[in-house]
Amino acid sequence: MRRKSFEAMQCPIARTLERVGEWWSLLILRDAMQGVTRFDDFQKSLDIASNMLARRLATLVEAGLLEKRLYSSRPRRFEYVLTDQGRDFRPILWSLAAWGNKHLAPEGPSLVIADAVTGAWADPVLVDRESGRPLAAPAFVPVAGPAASERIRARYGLFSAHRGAPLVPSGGGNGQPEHAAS
Amino acid sequence: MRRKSFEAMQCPIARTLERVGEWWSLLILRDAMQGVTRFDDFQKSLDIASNMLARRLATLVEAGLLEKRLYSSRPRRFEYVLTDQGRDFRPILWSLAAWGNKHLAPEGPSLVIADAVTGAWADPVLVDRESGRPLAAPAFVPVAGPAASERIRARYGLFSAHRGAPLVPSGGGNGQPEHAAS
DNA sequence: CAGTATCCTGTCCGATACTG
DNA sequence: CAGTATCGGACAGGATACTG
Repeated sequence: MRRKSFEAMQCPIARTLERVGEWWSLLILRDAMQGVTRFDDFQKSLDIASNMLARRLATLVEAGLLEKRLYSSRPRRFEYVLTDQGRDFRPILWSLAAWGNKHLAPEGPSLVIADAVTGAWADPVLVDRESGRPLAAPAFVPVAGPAASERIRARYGLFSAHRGAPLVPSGGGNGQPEHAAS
Repeated sequence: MRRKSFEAMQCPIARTLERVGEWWSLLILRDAMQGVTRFDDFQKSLDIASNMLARRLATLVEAGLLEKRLYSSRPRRFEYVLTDQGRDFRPILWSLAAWGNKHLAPEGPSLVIADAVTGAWADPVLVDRESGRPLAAPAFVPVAGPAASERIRARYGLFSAHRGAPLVPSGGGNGQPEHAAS
């Protein structure tokens, strides 16, 4: 991506997109989660041009989401398996799927997350691990972390220098606009 | 995106990417969540070329994630506010942020999700709304939904025609490979 | 089966200039 | 302030051919 080098590099969202922002990358990861490991299987599953697949796989390997592993040396063959980093991407994919099911599937979902034993469909929600409370506004807000740049601090408040610090979001950037803007 | 029309259109992940797959789109949504609504504010915040911003905003409006609203008619001015659909994107953005914080921020997070009152950092996990169980493999698996195509059914098992149907994932595509592949 | 090499097209994105 | 118009570069993605 050319898009300059980027203010946004500071933002963890932007950084993540930097790694997997390409369209195919996420679909490759999706298949990898399903246990696909071989070049040919990816290609058949995705119906992607072989050169593109090679490029995306290389990118994902370089980004540390996949690991290229020799599984046969007589004819030299590699497989591509998820790293821990890659496996951690699962909730993102499932969140995307949940959103798609909710908003883009009037005919009903074509892919759901289900309990592997009972088969009951899950309803994905993002919560805080400790308290179990849903991560929704306005109860939760994004705030600048310790490594934040000036720019991010300006936009996301200044009160979270460390875990547990009290937070009064009405300070820095635009806390809860809708009125007092510009 | 040219990428043909797509087998993947069936997949809710691919469909979602179809809407917001462009790099800037997610960053625009990120800012919109923070309360940014005006063209100029987006531009300053993102440091994006104005023509690109206009295009991305138009795309997001068309996709139904943002709503273009006239807020002044003397000089004709619009603001861009999140729709419900757009607001629903929050967990995805926060999941991306969580991943970035975990894997791409050795110096510590620059953006965290915090309790708006106490300031305590949240640790985002995706769980099932009803049971509260973390949505992780292998307890949960993606399965074909009622609207699934043949292709998806082949890949994701055939046992979830309706909510609560028992699921034995070792049937259709590649249930739990690692060995019995190709 | 698992790719590499080459060429082409579309478009994302950036830069700049211009308008009410 | 809120955009539109136009231009050019870089690269994602596609098609095809070729290798061990």
